Amino acid sequence: MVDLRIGALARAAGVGVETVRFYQRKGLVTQPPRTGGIRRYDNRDVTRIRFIKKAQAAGFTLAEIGELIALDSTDDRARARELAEARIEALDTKIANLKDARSALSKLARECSKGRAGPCPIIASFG
Amino acid sequence: MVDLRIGALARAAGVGVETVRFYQRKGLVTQPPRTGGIRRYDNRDVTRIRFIKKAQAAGFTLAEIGELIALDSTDDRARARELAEARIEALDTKIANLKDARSALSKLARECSKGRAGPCPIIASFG
DNA sequence: TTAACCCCTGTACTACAGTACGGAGTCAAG
DNA sequence: CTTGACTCCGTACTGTAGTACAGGGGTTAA
Repeated sequence: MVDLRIGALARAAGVGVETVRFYQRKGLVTQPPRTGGIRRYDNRDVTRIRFIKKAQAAGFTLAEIGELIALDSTDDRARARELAEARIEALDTKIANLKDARSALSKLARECSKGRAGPCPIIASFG
Repeated sequence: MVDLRIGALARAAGVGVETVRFYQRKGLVTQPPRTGGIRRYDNRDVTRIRFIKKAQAAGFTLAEIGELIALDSTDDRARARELAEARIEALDTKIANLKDARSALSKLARECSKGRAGPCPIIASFG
């Protein structure tokens, strides 16, 4: 159980000190014990922050992440599943959209290289 | 060349009136002619706004979209390609991340359904 | 003992992309 | 000729996720 102050925690988790404080205010990171006013974190807090970052990458908002964290120490499996499944669906839609966008862009890149004069049809490529 | 006022344009493009005005201020939609102070749009403006929405879905910011639009009536093919390619790369990374997130979530959904008691390991599922 | 760091709180500011609103003007129908 | 729907402009506000101070205090090493 390493003992970390906010700066070391932030470095270990790959975020800024202000971000940790911000998460604290939002209740996403629990208030740790203090010695002389100074917060003492441990490696569970590092895991927590890394989790927040991953969940964010999955498209959860901080509010939803707060709910996931609360759920983690609960046995409301149904709710956790529900959130996960809703997110999977949203993710599938998003992935499909991004793939469409990708193919529009690669069409655009192709069109903009082949001819050698005139404008390339940027707006039209996004059909 | 249908003639549309801002409300009809917004409906046709699937955005709000205030959004059209906002795009106008940003220069993303060109200032149309007016009759008695009222802006008269046509279907090219509908296309334009739809393009903005699609480009946004591809992850371009409004500032980049502004650049794309400017480029559309230019023959700077190199710059257009450059933007497209940078975006494709970003998109590939993002798609990969979303896929990872998706599999973490489906693992989570599985874990949260199989056992019948105790908490499901939400935080741990995002490993 | 003084500088260099780190920490505390609280407030304010940023970027992005809208969204809302007040007060005035326009326009077609009844 | 008034009503209702729509439009104009400008400014202000919203939400999301931070990021940046200001003004204070504690600890440590030269």
